[in-house]
Formats: sequence, structure tokens, C-alpha cells
Amino acid sequence: MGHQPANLSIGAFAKSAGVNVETIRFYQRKGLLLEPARPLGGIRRYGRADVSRVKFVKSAQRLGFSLDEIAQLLRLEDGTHCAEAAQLAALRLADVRTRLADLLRMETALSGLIEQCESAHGDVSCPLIASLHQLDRDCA
Amino acid sequence: MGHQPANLSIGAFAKSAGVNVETIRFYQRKGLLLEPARPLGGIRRYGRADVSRVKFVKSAQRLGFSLDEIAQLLRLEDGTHCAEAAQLAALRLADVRTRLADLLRMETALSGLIEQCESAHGDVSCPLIASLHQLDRDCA
DNA sequence: CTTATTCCCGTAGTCAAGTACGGAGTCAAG
DNA sequence: CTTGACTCCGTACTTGACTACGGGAATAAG
Ligand SMILES: [Zn+2]
Ligand SMILES: [Zn+2]
Ligand SMILES: [Zn+2]
Ligand SMILES: [Zn+2]
Repeated sequence: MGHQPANLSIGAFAKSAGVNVETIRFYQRKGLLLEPARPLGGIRRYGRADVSRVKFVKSAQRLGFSLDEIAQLLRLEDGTHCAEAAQLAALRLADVRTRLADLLRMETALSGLIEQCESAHGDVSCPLIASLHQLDRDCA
Repeated sequence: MGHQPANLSIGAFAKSAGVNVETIRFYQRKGLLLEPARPLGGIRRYGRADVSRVKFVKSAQRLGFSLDEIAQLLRLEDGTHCAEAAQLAALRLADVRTRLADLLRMETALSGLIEQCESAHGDVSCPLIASLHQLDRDCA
């Protein structure tokens, strides 16, 4: 640790973080990444820590955190505000569980629909379409 | 069936379909709903069938279909194109299953994180945050 | 007949998370 | 010293599913 502190151009930085340059600049605007001072009209340099930070953002994003939530998380990064971080994570977890339940219902409905279409196909119109219509309570 | 064929104003229509007027007009532009001819500079009237159609859209949306896919579904509504409809539904199902798997992984990760934060808390910084950092393979 | 709602219609704005573009400025190689 | 690649910066565009606005017409209520 501690090698090559800040020698990457934004292009190299983006590449090694696995995002594209515009994304870096976008994150800077959003306050997720602070832009290093640049040496009098020169070119900014980035280091290992910046790469980690972007990867952190991407990991959290994969867990369903929004960029705004991730910004909050990053503000808590010293580790001393662990209660707040845990609360954020708990909110995320609740949301994930809700969506999980929704998707499970969709799964059931869709596979049921497809099965109906495959089997019960003696009559005129496709039971899949018909059943989609039934899904809304009170199609007359 | 067959009562009150086309006597709703767009406002009443929207209300009884549970969406707002702008949404109706938006669906018309998108081709999901066709707008009834209006009696020479007068006001368009809507009926039961239109309400059903909007509810169909909303149901399909709840199953994860996009408006474009729903438009396709509606074009197949005669029931004679059941193979295409089934294919559409199968695609949707595959997608739902993928997202289900993703969410399950998130669930696991998040609940693990929260648990770590609650238990292993002797050391300096919050293990939740630390673990988020570990999630990206190759944080130095 | 006069308001007060609606309706009609087109255009434009919203949100998230970027992506794209265009003109300068800068840097390393040849 | 010039060429070409890269950087900087601001602005504008993208996608999906709406939502909002504004002005004029038409119908409903009193
Ligand atoms: Zn079928
Ligand atoms: Zn229906
Ligand atoms: Zn903690
Ligand atoms: Zn990290």
C-alpha cells in the first residue's frame, strides 16, 4: 500500500475504475468524487484512493443504493457514524425485500399465464391474453 | 355487459380507470389507446372498453412489461397470435427471474452487512462500511 | 347570460444516471 | 514545430413514463 499516490490522468483513472471519463466528471459534479486541484492550468491527477472510491460507488449501486444515498454513505465513511450507515442499509434492505416480493408475484403470474397458454388451448382465444385481462379486478 | 357504451368524458374516464387525464392523453399519443372521433368540434366520449384497456395496461405494467411491450401485446389481442404473445411473456419471465436473482444477492449482502455492524463492533471503524469496500474485488 | 369547469391541443419540463459534443488548452513524440 | 492524443469545461441530449402549462373552445351550473 502507498505506491503510486496520484499519477493517473482522468482517462487512465476512468479505465482502471471501469467507468468512462464522462462518468467520472458526472460524479464530480454530483459531489461523489472531489476533483483534485490542478497545477496552474495543467492536468488533474488521480490515485489509488480515487479508484477505490469509484469502485465503492459501483458496489453500493449494485446493492440498490441510489447515487444520493451513496453520497450520504460516503459522508459517513470515517466509520464513526455507524448507526446512520446501518439505518441507511436497513432502509435499502426493506426496499429490496419489497421488490423481491413484487417480483415473486410477477414470477408466479407470468409462469401461470404461460402454462395456461401451453395447455388449455382448445378454445378460441389465447388464455394468456384473456388472463392478463382478468388480472385487473373488474374488467366487465 | 353492454351497458353505457360511450358516455364518459375524458375526465370521468381517467378517474374510473384510476389514472389522470394527462396519462390518458399520453397513452393516446403512444398508440396504446386510440382516441374516439369527436362530434364536430365537440368532446370525445369514452366507454367501458376503454376503461378495461387502460386497466389492462396497468396490470401488464405491474408484471414488468414496458409500454412498448404492452403495445405489442395489444396488437395481438385478437387471440390468434398466441405464440407471439407467449414469447413476449416468456421474455418477461426470464427478465423477472434475472432480477429476482439479483435482488436475492442484494438481500444476502445487505442483511450480512447489517448483522456485522450490529455484532462485531469492537474495533475502530464500522464493519458495514468496511465490508462495502471489500465488496469490490481488488480494493487495495 | 355569465361564470366556472372541463376539454382540447401542443409544447415543454421532470427524474436518474449517465452519454455526447464542441471548442480550447496541454502534453509527448517525431 | 507540428501533429495527434488527451484533458478541461460547459451545455445539451438520452430513455421511460409520465406531469405541467397555457390559451382557446365548449359545455354545465346558476
Ligand atoms: Zn395462447
Ligand atoms: Zn381486461
Ligand atoms: Zn457499524
Ligand atoms: Zn473500497
